[in-house]
Amino acid sequence: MPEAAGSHIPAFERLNSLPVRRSLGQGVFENLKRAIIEGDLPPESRIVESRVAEALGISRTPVREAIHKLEREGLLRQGPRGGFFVAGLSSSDIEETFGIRSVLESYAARLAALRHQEGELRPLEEKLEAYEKSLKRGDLDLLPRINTEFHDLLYGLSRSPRLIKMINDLRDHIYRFRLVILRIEEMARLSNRDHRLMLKAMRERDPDEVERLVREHILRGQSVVLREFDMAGN
Amino acid sequence: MPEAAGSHIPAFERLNSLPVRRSLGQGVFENLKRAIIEGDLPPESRIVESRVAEALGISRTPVREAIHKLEREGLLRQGPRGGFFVAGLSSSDIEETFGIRSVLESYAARLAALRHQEGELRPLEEKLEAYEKSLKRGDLDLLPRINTEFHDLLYGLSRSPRLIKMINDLRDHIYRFRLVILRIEEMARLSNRDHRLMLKAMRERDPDEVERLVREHILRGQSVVLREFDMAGN
DNA sequence: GTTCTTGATACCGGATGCAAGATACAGGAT
DNA sequence: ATCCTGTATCTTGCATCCGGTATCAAGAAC
Repeated sequence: MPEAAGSHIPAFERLNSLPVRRSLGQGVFENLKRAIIEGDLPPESRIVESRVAEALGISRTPVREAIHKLEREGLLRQGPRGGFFVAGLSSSDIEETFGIRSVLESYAARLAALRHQEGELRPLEEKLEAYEKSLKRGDLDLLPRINTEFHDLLYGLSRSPRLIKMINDLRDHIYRFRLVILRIEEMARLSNRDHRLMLKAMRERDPDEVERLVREHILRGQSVVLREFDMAGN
Repeated sequence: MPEAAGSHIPAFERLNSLPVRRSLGQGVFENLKRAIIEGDLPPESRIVESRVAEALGISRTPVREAIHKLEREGLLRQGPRGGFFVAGLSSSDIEETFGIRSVLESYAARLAALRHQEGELRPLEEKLEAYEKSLKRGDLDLLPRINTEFHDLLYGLSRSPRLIKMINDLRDHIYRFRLVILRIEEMARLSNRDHRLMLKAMRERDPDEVERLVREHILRGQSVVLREFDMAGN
């Protein structure tokens, strides 16, 4: 909400910049989630309520909330003797997740091709230009972020919020592994070519072509990640 | 541990048949979930921790656990002023969910066609025969259950547990609405024909055909449900 | 020396207590 | 009559407490 209700009343303007009143539990949830998907909490490491609570200077209650939510989301598993652990990913987990992404995201792209409206492709073009600029400069670190934003914009045009949420949840699970794809400059260039082709097919409203492009785009990512993963001795 | 420590000591044998020690919170979660997806708790009705706790004769703590998990799962939403409500479904929610199901389940079926092994189609055949027997008898009430079991068996052959879980979660969301499909005898017969064709294509390991059949099968369900839903004045 | 028992400790699930914010309502001012 | 406002109640979020169980280690029994 960029234009909040009272934003034009000078005396109250500052109130809008106050931190949003979020529950402690929600904060813990988001923090833990970030820590897990970014790899700060390595797989198989144990999560102990009281430790987390103590570290954050709060009670166990909100920590429990967060842990249970993360368990439902599949980022934590409870060991056979109780106790929660960060869920690790096997090679087949990764393969499975990329496979599911390939059908969900290609479907979202198909819907986007059918449903996008006048002018909505402009932000995609801009993102693409930003990507190419970074690529030319050798700023490979920026690419994952821009890449994700491009795909978010694309899927956003599907106007299917549940689908988008599912896609995002899946991406969170394998966030760490997606990073390696664009660190290979050859892949970064291939990605860019794919994006150009997607945009072209979007303009021509060719759902079959867009669907095919996204599917192959993701499956290429899958093979890169699996190769890296297996080489790392997993 | 299928062979518990004292299972051969007669005096303690009965202890092993005690209900599996499940956490209260998990039980509440499952109960509430059932109540929601079966419509016992109508959409938009408010869920109050203390009420639920009192009704079940337990404290608020496990109820909170359950509520928060249900919220993450999308079956509850919190109102703007706090407080939890049963999430209602709009026409577009239903449309969206069936669309996502069509791609996920057809993908699962494709994998099943590629991966099933010797003799694994037998349970599917039996389920199909049970379905036809009930259909001939006019036992329409039995059909949804048998139908679900058939699809579960089919997708199980995909050997993709995450995919299966996602499919089940989606089905839970629209459980109430799926019921109407098979109450129409014409649809029940069409369904049966679809299942026969799927089984045939599975035997021939024709993934494209299986995928196509499942997709159209689900989209037909979608149109039936949407028609009923809109007629009911939603 | 090996195994069994037993006690200490850590941790989780559940219950309860308490405070802050929201809601509803009643009474009073305009 | 309508709108404001103050109060009582309800509900949630967080903290704390309690009991049960699993883990581990040290000591006892064989």
